[in-house]
Amino acid sequence: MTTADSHNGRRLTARGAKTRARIVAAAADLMYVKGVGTTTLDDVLAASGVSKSQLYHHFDGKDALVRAVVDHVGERVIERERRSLGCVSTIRGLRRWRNALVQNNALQHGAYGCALGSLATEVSDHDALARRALSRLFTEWQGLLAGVLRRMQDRGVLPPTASTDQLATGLMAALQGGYLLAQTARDATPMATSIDMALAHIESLSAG
Amino acid sequence: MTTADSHNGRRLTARGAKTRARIVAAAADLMYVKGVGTTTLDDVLAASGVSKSQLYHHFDGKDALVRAVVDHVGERVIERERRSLGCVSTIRGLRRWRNALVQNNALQHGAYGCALGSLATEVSDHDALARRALSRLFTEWQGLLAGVLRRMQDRGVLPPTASTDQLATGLMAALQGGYLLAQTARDATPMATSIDMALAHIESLSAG
DNA sequence: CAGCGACTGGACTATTTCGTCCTTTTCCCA
DNA sequence: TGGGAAAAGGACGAAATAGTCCAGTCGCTG
Repeated sequence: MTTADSHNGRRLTARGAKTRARIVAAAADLMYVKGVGTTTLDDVLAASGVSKSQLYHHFDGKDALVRAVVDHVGERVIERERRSLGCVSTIRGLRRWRNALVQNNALQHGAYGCALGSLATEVSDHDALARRALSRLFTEWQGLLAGVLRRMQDRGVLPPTASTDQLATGLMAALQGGYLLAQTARDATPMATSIDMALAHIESLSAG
Repeated sequence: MTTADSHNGRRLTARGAKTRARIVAAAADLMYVKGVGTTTLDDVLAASGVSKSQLYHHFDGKDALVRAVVDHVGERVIERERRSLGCVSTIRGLRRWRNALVQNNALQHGAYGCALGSLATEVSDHDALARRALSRLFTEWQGLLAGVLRRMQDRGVLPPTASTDQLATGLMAALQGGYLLAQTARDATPMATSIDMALAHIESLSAG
């Protein structure tokens, strides 16, 4: 957690923390749907039902809010992926992981893309701090995938010569690129196709 | 070309076309570096050295300008890729194509990502027309990749059972996902890794 | 070469949006 | 239970940004 209890060493009551969380949650939802740039502070206030002074009480400005949003959705995504991937050690398990993501994406017909990926493209070239946070989050997410591949290695289903880190990078890129194509096509199919290709490659290493 | 000679069926002289092109080129450059949302019309005017009335003379508003930018960078990218991929029919050729893209991305340390991909995430959920144009462009780009794979099939270096369309989708997703990771990490390495994995998979099909 | 329409310049308005300020209410703790 | 600090509400100002308007210039075409 990069953001401390409050933004200026102020004391924070339970009520204040709740309000702060409500602001961040509303901002995260809006920025996911509308994009970071087109989401105004007034939008966030209306959606969260708090007033402007509260927002500036908890955050120094929009940039600080965006960084809090990055932390928030990052935590959510990592937690979800940890649950999905934490104990997986088979190709079948990766396939189930794939199915969950694809089905979820198909529900919204590919719209909005990956919560973390969309944030990354919108923010990376504009806010160095947020970019570094996102970079760490992607690294952590890739680490979870690499963990799966290492466990597959330990089970002997993947040869020890395979570079699990590089495979994890490729799998993550396939996922993110798939999200992007699905978002543009408004159809989850290309995302399914791209992950399938990455998984097929991993599987082909097993057979070898 | 979706945009006709002018935006309202008006006649267009050589001078007018030149001004229009200058506006679009400046807007494309700015939006690539600063992002679509944070690029203001005043920015475009200052960079292109034209006045506001000229912009509104040639475009109905910012949305129309963005669509023109999409067409413009789309045309540039497709033309570049057509030159790069049009005659490729070997794995070695694909590797050269990869090297050019990676080196170019490394020059800017991963920043800004893919000109088309960044545009796509920023615009897809906000402007249906622009989204469809981008979707068509990605399809065309993928078609060029599929063409390479088909020629490889014709040469017998790729088995006829391989689905060239699906492989092209996977390769495009690896490229776009790689751009995204590189942009977030400010390092072209993950992009190289992800394309390499996709190419390795294609190559492994040849060996089979 | 004359006239009409495309083209250009820049001032002007309306609106949005960020950020500030001050008052009132609520909550914690002695 | 009362004092003080945090929290909440909302009006207000300043700046940026989209979009309008009109007067003047340039260039094609009859």
